[in-house]
Amino acid sequence: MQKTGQPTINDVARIAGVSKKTVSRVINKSPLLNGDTRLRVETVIADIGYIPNPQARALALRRNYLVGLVHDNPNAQTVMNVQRGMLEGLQGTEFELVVRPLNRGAQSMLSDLRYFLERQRLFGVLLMPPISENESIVQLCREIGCRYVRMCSVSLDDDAHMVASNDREAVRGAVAYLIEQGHRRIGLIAGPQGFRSATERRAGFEDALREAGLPLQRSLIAGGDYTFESGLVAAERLLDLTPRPTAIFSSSDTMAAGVMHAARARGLDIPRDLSIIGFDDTPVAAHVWPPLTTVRWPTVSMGRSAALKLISGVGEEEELVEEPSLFISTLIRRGSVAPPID
Amino acid sequence: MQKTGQPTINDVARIAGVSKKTVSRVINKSPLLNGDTRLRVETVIADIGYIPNPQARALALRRNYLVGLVHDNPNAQTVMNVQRGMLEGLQGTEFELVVRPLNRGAQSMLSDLRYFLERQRLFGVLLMPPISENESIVQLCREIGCRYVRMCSVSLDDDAHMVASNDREAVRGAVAYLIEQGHRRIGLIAGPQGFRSATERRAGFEDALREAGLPLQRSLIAGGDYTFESGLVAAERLLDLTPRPTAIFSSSDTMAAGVMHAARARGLDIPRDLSIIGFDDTPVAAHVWPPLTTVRWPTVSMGRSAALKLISGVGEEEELVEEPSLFISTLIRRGSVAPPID
DNA sequence: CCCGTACTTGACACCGGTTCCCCTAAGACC
DNA sequence: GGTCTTAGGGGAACCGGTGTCAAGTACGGG
Repeated sequence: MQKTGQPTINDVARIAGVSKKTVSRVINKSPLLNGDTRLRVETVIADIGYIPNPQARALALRRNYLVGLVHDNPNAQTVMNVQRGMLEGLQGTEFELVVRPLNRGAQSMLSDLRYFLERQRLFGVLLMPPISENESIVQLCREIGCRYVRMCSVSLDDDAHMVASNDREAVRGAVAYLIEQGHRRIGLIAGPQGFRSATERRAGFEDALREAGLPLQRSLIAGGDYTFESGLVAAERLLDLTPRPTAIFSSSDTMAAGVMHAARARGLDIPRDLSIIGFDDTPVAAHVWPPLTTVRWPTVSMGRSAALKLISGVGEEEELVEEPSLFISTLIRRGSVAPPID
Repeated sequence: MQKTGQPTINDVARIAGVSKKTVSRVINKSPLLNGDTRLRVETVIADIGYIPNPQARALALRRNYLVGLVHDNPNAQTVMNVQRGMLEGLQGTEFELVVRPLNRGAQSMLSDLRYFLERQRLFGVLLMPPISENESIVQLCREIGCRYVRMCSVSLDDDAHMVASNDREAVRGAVAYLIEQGHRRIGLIAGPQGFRSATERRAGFEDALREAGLPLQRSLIAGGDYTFESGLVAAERLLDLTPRPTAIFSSSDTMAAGVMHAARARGLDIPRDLSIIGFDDTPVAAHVWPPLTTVRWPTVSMGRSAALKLISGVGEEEELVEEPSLFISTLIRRGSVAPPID
């Protein structure tokens, strides 16, 4: 009778001898239902292998069981980690994940996103940096009534809408470690202008110097944009200085790899002649030589937590575990740091 | 009147003074329509900013404007590249991308996938390796009537359902290059058992030796599973051999990074004491030191082409550009190969 | 024994599109 | 001028779920 082999709610209702509505109640675990009827319907559902049609439900509910990951982040590994975390969080639920990259800085970004959110009627979205810092996007989500969680290097919102990491403190600790090792001339390769993560990490760097009573020299600070090439170029500038810095903190691992290349091109040995610390702990950090000491940014956990926050309160029976909102980035000590040989 | 601000097809019909059906015809570009009416309806659509509801359409059509990427591939960068390619291909269409990772080798993989495909009524899916080699999954797609394209290291199917790369030939060329440089004892780090890519790449390796009239020594072939650690372990075994191989072809970049670590731990200089070629050309290849000579696997292009194949024939007016089905992997010469110093 | 109450359940309309089938009017043909 | 053909467009049902509201049932209290 059905063109598609898929049984529908009508089939279940007919076979079980109840109304559609009753079947609907069973599916949605409505409490006001006779245990007897429920059992009968459940049996039929299991028997014929009925699966509710998500499109029909989305239409009736005016809401989709779809969670989105929206980003304009160029770091594939980071995006992938967050995505993996979200998928872990969504595991076992009826939610699916949709990924939506946006063109960084495009004029049409906001309208693209609006179109996407309105069309798909997403249940919720995770806003990844740097897009998460864009207040007008948050405003858009509120206006449309789409749940959102922002991922950021510092808390910008209330806990229900944030998964934040403690970048500033983490970087402070990393740089303090360099100072502890005896370094006094420490270079910074900062992230791009206008990025919250860049600001926070830079602030952490400055905190550490201040704490140690070290002067803050502008010449020791170079700008990058988180890419390998920018790290290489920035490092060349720092390594041209006299006296040369004995250590460099790079605001991303990828840039740190660029620093390594710049150092090698000058015949410098790492870590003997130059200590390096990165940020992110993407796989490249463990794969370069020497293995990079870096700050682990817990992107997978943040993605998982964000996903759980987004869908919290849906399966009502399950206890609402309070998801953490602050994630601690920790220093991973590998082989790229040593005391200076001054 | 509407609870949500979204205008519906009814609003358009009412304002334009036509029936729903006529509006539907305009949206779907039906040819049997008076140019006058069409214009009027189009004006109203533009005026009130009407966007057809994809859920309603999916329900009526029994088909979703959703394209899936299904994989059980552990290499984040590769997945990300394919995903990026697909998004490029889907750019400007009304299709969205859904990503669905599957647990490698899980007992429930097939039923998980069936559940996913039936529920979401995907328009089509791209099957990434190694999952694409699983015939029962292809069978499932056919049975459900879900379009599919397989991505693989060799063509297993007709062109409409494949994007294939020429791994065997590419590896043959890479190894021939090593031989040309003077290498005679060349080690292979193969991929995991049962993977088509592993088989193809190994076959290419053997082709090159045979062509050059070099003996095929089993001791020079070590097994890996594409991970860094497995590459490191496999390389240790090869480097323990006497005489030591002067070059190693690794079936993945990540394993090649492991090879580099193993070589360094023995005080070997790359490329003076050991030449290395990898496969994939993921970012790590360019970031390690020395930059890794590797085979570029055109994953982004493959993803784009696959997406276009999946949705081909939908927007009927646009000319059907024939998408390529075979992608050529090319050798990228960087700094990890040199003549042996024998 | 009657009635109010709480608990179950069903009928029906609706979400926003699409398809099937039919009607109407204009033009073609004899 | 009448009939046939054809194109344009409308009505109603349908896709498969959900909300609202009211009806039916069992139970306890007065």
